Amino acid sequence: MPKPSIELTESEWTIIKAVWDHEPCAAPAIQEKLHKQTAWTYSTVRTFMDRMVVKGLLAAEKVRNLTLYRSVVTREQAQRGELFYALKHAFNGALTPMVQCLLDTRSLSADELEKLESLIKAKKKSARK
Amino acid sequence: MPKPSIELTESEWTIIKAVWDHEPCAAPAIQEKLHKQTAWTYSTVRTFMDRMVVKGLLAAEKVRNLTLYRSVVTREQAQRGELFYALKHAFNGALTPMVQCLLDTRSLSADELEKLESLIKAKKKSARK
DNA sequence: TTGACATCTCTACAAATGTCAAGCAAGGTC
DNA sequence: GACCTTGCTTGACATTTGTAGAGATGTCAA
Repeated sequence: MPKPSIELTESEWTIIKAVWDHEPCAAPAIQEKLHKQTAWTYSTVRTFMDRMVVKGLLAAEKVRNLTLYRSVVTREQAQRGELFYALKHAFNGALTPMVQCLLDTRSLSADELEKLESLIKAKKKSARK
Repeated sequence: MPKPSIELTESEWTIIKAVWDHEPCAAPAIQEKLHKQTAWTYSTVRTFMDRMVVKGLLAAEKVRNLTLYRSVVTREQAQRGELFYALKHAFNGALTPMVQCLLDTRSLSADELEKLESLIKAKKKSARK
């Protein structure tokens, strides 16, 4: 069965995004990559990654003296998890208000609006079938 | 200045939603209201609420032997906070993919799609001005 | 073989979060 | 006045999250 629902902390997002971009990869590479952004030491990064393995977010494989990590959940799964968390808690599962809120808050370019509209049109078409 | 960005834990969401619905209200009422859902004891609810006061999410006022709570952040603020958290972390701030994901995952009724479309149309109109 | 590096392992600790029990205070009741 | 009820206060403890140092170990070059 698919994972029930994936939730990531802020730090975990940071890590997993880096992993997705470099997969498979070792901890030192990730820490170096993130160092500018986060100033985390190797130990910190490593702890996060190992904990994420325990949680089933990453997988680790030993190669010689190196531990290679790769993601177990896809970007899409994680995105969905996050989105549903918001949908469920903040909007009680109601989609329209959520989109409403999105539109209200960010000033979208005409371009973006156009894109959204065509997304919906496409969806309608495929639904109607 | 407005709060920088509001983030709530799952428990905090549970509490604040109950508060919004009953504002102003006392802790015993909230715990009773939530008891079915959560099975939290009075102590637990009370602890959450008091911590939320410290964080500036709720305000407390003493009336006789009763403590009345009310929300400091509005539903809209909290919704926005949650949504932006997702937008920022899961979608790197890109709105279109976020909506895409929404559309892809949930099967929307024709009705909902209709509604979304008109939301966007309205937005376009007001933007064009 | 002896360093010099790169990497790993282990351990620790503080803060935040989730959970609650036990005892205390004040108001109404018989 | 003794008691029950209702709500409050305090303190506690486990778990998760954020953060990291110190020392062990493996690898390769000179």
